[in-house]
Amino acid sequence: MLSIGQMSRRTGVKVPTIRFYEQKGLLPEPERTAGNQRRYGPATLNRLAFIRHARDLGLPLEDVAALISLEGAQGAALDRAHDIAHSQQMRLHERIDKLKRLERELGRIASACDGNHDHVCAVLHAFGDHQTCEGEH
Amino acid sequence: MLSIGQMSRRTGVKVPTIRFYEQKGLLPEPERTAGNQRRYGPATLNRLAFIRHARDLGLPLEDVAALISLEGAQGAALDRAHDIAHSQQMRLHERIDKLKRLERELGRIASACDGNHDHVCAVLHAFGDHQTCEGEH
DNA sequence: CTTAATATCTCTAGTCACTAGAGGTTCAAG
DNA sequence: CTTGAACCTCTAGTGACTAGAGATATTAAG
Repeated sequence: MLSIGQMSRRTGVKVPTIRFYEQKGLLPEPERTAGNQRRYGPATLNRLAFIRHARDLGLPLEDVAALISLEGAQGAALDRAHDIAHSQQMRLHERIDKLKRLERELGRIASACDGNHDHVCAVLHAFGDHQTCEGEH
Repeated sequence: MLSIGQMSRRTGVKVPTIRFYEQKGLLPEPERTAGNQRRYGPATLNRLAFIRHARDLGLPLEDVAALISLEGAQGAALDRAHDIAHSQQMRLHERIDKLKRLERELGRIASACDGNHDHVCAVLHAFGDHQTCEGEH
């Protein structure tokens, strides 16, 4: 039986966040000691690790909840799990692409200022001036 | 003189967001018509485009505000603008790296399920099982 | 000039995923 | 048995908006 602090240390999820997940229904209500403190079994530890992992991968809590509800499901219902993973992968890919474009532009802006500090800095101008961007956003 | 809707159409910033920026002090309080509606001049249009652009690049509003306050600054003060652009570029680069790692892993998870729908889907397991990840996160 | 459609106004509250703090109680080690 | 860390509940705050209610303004057509 693990205390909430031990759960936190083992999964890297902060204590208030664990309580928050419980409140949101992502974790079951745990047993309590005589003094009202939470005590968790290994199943809940696993589930918390699952949530952590899925969150790290960028899934919103809603999707995590959907995935949890599929626990023990079979057959066609499992297509949902596959869909979630797949659509998240595509979302991620788009975001990466967009961020890469922005990175290039930021590099351009940052270096616009190097060397000539005497006059008006180009950074301020470059942020405002969309014309000079390479791509669109 | 532009209405708030025209400002919105020209910059792509939604109407309520423009009011929100004004409330946060990022945009000056505009003139008003006799009927209390906002009317903007070209300077505010430029500033809104600046904010939009900087936000697109991932700068938090706090940094945008800092940049705005540098308008018309000279000399050493401009190093701040450069710093902001530069540190944002580095933040961005880290995020891209992390997202790329996650993308690889998601791909692995999503494809774990392809083909064999008969039994328990691997997606559910893979999300919970950190062991099988290639990298750390 | 009137009417109708659209745009705008203020204000409050909701979103997501937490995080912080107050003020109090319980547990585990020495 | 005492102390100090960990725990409890509850409320409110974060960032960057977004949504809705209910009222008023503006604009184009007839």
